[in-house]
Amino acid sequence: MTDVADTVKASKAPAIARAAAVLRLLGKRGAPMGVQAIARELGLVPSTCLYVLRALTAENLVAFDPDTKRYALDAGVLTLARAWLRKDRFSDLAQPALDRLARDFGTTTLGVQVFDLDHIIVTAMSQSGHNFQLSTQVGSRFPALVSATGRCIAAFGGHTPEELKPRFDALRWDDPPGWDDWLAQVAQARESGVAVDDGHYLAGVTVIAAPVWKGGRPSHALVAIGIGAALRSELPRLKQALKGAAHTLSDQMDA
Amino acid sequence: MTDVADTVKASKAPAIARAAAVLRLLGKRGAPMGVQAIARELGLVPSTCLYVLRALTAENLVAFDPDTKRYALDAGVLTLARAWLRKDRFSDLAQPALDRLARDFGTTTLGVQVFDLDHIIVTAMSQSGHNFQLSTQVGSRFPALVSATGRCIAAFGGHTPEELKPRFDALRWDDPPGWDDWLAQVAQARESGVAVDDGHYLAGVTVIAAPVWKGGRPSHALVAIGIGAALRSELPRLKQALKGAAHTLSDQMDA
DNA sequence: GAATGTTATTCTGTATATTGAATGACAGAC
DNA sequence: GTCTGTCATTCAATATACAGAATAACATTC
Repeated sequence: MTDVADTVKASKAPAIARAAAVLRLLGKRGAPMGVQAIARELGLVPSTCLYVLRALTAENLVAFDPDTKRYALDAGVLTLARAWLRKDRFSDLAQPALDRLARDFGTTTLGVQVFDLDHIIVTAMSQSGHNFQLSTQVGSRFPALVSATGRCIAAFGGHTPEELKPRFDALRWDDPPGWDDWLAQVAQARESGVAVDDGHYLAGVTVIAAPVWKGGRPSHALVAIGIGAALRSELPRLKQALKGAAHTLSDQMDA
Repeated sequence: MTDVADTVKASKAPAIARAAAVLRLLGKRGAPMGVQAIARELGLVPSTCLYVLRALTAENLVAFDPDTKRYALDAGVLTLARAWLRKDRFSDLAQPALDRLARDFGTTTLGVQVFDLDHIIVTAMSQSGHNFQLSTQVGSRFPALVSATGRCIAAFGGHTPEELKPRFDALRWDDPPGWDDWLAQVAQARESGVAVDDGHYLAGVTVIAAPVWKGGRPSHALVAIGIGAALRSELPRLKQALKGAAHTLSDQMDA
């Protein structure tokens, strides 16, 4: 977690990198933290850390408890998130398709945004009301190469195997596929336009992902998640439907 | 909007104040903006603004479109918001009560957090499924003194009339109450423990608010919103229920 | 096609944000 | 009560982030 130092050095506005790191740390911990604890964790100088926290407090992004002298995330972050959700075209465009897919196939469906090889973020979701649903939350972050989405990104992202290998090795699966097997699955995803993870990421759970293109790059993806056994017979139809939805969405995104 | 300059000067980490201002501006606009437009709006030097934007881009808080050279909010803000929602005790504790009230009385109910005399933020919400619902969004910001919540804060916040008057004058209502009338309503809220806004803030809409106490201060409030005419007969019961829910919540918050 | 208004971006000296040590405040141990 | 560890906070020196001018890139207008 000391790559914070790198990001700070590289920037012409290091205070911002520090601030973001602090916010993320506070978010990750959940519990309120003291100045020193934060500074230690992020490799910051305590005094600098204090000034960062004070600035963030002034912006209502972190809350300060004068009694315990502890800092925690505050509700200002919500305001920003709401503003973003309001203007993000992908969420709006994807939601109807996600709802339809979730209803028709009884799966949980997600819309995700791809940032880079290290993370993707869930930005839209729909759950089928009936039967047990597999739950995630909007805003969740995942490593980009994991599960079906990972195969999508590997297939269409235009990255070299040298870039992919170390990150692939760092992933955590219930049932990790071998590198060569995985490459074969990636190749298959590239051909068919849809990627499938059959119980590797989560045992017994099948994940299907189709890329959404924007400006010639796979910037987002549609994902369907269901119990493997229950999905088996429907799988071809679901793959087709997901691919179709992703395709029309790609057209809309570039318009 | 040039109070940004003040906030910047006052801080020992001015870049953070600038960054927050940029994020808020981008959120407010919704549409992507160019470096210069942002700088002009906030009274920043273009070059500085550029560095701020680059730093924020590196943190995935703003997105940069290389073709149009425009900047917009990015999904990183969502991750922070989710982390905050996860650990905010008030939202968790309030949600069941809000759901129950919304169901029993057919109203929209909100949980809000009070920051200061200038803003409160909606952090939890429940809508009654049946009939037309009055809609707000989680993360919305309002001036603190408006509507029923405003009377709560005025009644219990321990502010002097001198502090209140100028802010009261700046409020926007559908049917603005006079200062003396308003003070009388505030006094009544103080006595009864519940504040009511009967069509002043929004014509035809009744808003009821009860304070939630934490550490001896009204830090949050529960709010119910309904069509005035439809609510009339239920009003006493609703006031009682809201007051009760706020009371038990206050106990839980301090625990 | 030259001119003029934009824009984003690079460059450099200086005001200042950051640092690391020093101070003060507090709690628990003995 | 004194000591010892940890905490937040202040302070003065300096490395550096920032303001402002200069440049480059790009439309739009004449």
